[in-house]
Amino acid sequence: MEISPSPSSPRSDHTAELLRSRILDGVLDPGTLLAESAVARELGVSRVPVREALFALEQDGLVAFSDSGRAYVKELSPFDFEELYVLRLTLEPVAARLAAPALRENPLALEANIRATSKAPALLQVTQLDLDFHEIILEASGNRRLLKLWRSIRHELALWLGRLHRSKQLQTRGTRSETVSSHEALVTAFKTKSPAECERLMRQHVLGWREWLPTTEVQP
Amino acid sequence: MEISPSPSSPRSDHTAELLRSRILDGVLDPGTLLAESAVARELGVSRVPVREALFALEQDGLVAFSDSGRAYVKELSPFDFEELYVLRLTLEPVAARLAAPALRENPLALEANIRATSKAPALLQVTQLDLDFHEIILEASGNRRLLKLWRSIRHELALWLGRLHRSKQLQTRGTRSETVSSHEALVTAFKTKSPAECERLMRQHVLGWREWLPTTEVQP
DNA sequence: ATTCACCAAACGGTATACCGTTTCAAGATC
DNA sequence: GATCTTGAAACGGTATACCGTTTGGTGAAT
Repeated sequence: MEISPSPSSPRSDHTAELLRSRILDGVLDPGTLLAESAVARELGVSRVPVREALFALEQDGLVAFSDSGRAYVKELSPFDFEELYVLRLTLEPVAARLAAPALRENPLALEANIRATSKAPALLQVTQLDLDFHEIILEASGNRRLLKLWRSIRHELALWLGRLHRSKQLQTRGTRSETVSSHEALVTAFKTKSPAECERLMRQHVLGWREWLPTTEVQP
Repeated sequence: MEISPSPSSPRSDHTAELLRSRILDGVLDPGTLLAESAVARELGVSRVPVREALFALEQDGLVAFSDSGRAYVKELSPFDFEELYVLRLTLEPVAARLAAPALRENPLALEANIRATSKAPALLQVTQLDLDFHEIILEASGNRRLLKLWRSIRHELALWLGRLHRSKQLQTRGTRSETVSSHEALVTAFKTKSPAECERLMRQHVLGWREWLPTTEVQP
């Protein structure tokens, strides 16, 4: 029996994709009601695929449901961010350790990502490529459930970072070069160090990433 | 705006509940096709709530979809179990550290769980209460996303353990007393030790739990 | 006996329709 | 002016129906 993690659904996939980008791009403000009927009318599809798309987006953490079953664009608080940060700090070092053997064999994807980052025109692309870099590591970990967890966290992080960026609360100075050099250090570690050392370095990397962001002054 | 993690859906919730128990109880064998029409007909509801229930069960890891969109009762391999084990080993020690302050204040739920475990009549109840014990800790961690992750992992673990139990591959001797004493040790730690020490002990606990299970001889 | 072509039944994706509930604002009451 | 009432519109939950695709077996061809 062939198994894939989810069914292929052109309409609902397309709907989810479109809503996802609108949410991440900030076209839809936090708290906006996503009524099935309205979205369906606008996109020219029925409510059924919209409904499925909303469920998918809930899983991504981009949408939340009220008690009455209404879907809203998710509002993220500093408290939410701290939760996400704890998860990163927990999962990513382990992923780095698991991925180390595979990445030692083939670090090409990581290196290509670094080259792309060094040429990225804008801060938003850098943060996007930064998340891509980490996703490559999660993929290389070989743990499908770990990767799935990362993806759901990633969407929420992208949402958080996008909102910070739009409200001009992300510091720009040196971001690209800092990102590139610290990613280069990680790649070197993958190629030459032990998995345990890679784990330790990844932990430091995530800790350092946290320092870049505006303080949220919330106890995790 | 009041937000809850998921919409309340009597029909679809009930359907999911029923299918979940049938899968966990082994009434439905791994690989069994769960056709929307058939399930709907049997339960006397329409396909819509069944569809939603199947999506929910996929998130629990109890159901997988084929490329053509058909839902099947999930088949778990030793490889899957290793993935789950790695996640436990990663998440639970962190949860223990985060939960330590709250559990030091109020360990009543844990202690009640231990009393119930010591009176549990059968092995299957013991393993169920064991998972409950850990879920209490995850709840006390205060990290909602961490708890959500644990719940999805928990369902898959329960599925795995249930299948082992039915195929008589779980050792029974001493399970209850071992579980009780090791949980008691954890509660003592929560009441008297530092969060960091609780984290370390939880890690040992999960490592020890792994030893109880039949070896799967698969590299994680 | 094996493989291939074919077809009918079954299934999933989606559209539409119905119904009870929730929502929210206009109007009534204090 | 603030609060409560109320009713129409909007919304979500669900049932039913239509359609193209997948599936699994039957019979033909080799």
